[in-house]
Amino acid sequence: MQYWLFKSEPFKFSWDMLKAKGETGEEWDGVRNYQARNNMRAMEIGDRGFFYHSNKGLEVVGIAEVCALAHPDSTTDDPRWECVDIRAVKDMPKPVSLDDVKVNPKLAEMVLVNNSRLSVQPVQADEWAEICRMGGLKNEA
DNA sequence: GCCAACGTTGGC
DNA sequence: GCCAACGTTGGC
Repeated sequence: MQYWLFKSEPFKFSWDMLKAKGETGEEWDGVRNYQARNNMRAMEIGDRGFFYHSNKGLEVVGIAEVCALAHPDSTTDDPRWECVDIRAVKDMPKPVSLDDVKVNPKLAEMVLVNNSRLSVQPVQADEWAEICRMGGLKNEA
């Protein structure tokens, strides 16, 4: 089981929109970055990821889960680009802001802090546990 | 809306 | 294979 972080601008595709898709989830399409794509290729069904709102919000708002393995991105004919499907699992009782993450020394190594432009990121198990704790999810991970 | 950081493209 | 130019992302 691996942990990830998915970034989205809420005015383009928000957490509420993902939740509205229910169990079926939604294709995480539109990614045009090799590192992000490689991360998606490495994902397995049931892997979990934080859902982060970039640009507006700047906080982890929920937890999503991979529900389809990497497949061709339906928004392009270019065979280089693939994506997974994800679905909403649960809300963060208390969203964890980027400021909270930056201030926490345990999270200093996070990709979110050090490579803020990568839109699909791996998250370490201890980072996962810490953010869940900060978000009010005591029984996660 | 600005701009720094980063990734990609394309000419050489 | 280098590197300048360009485009995009995302925090501020």
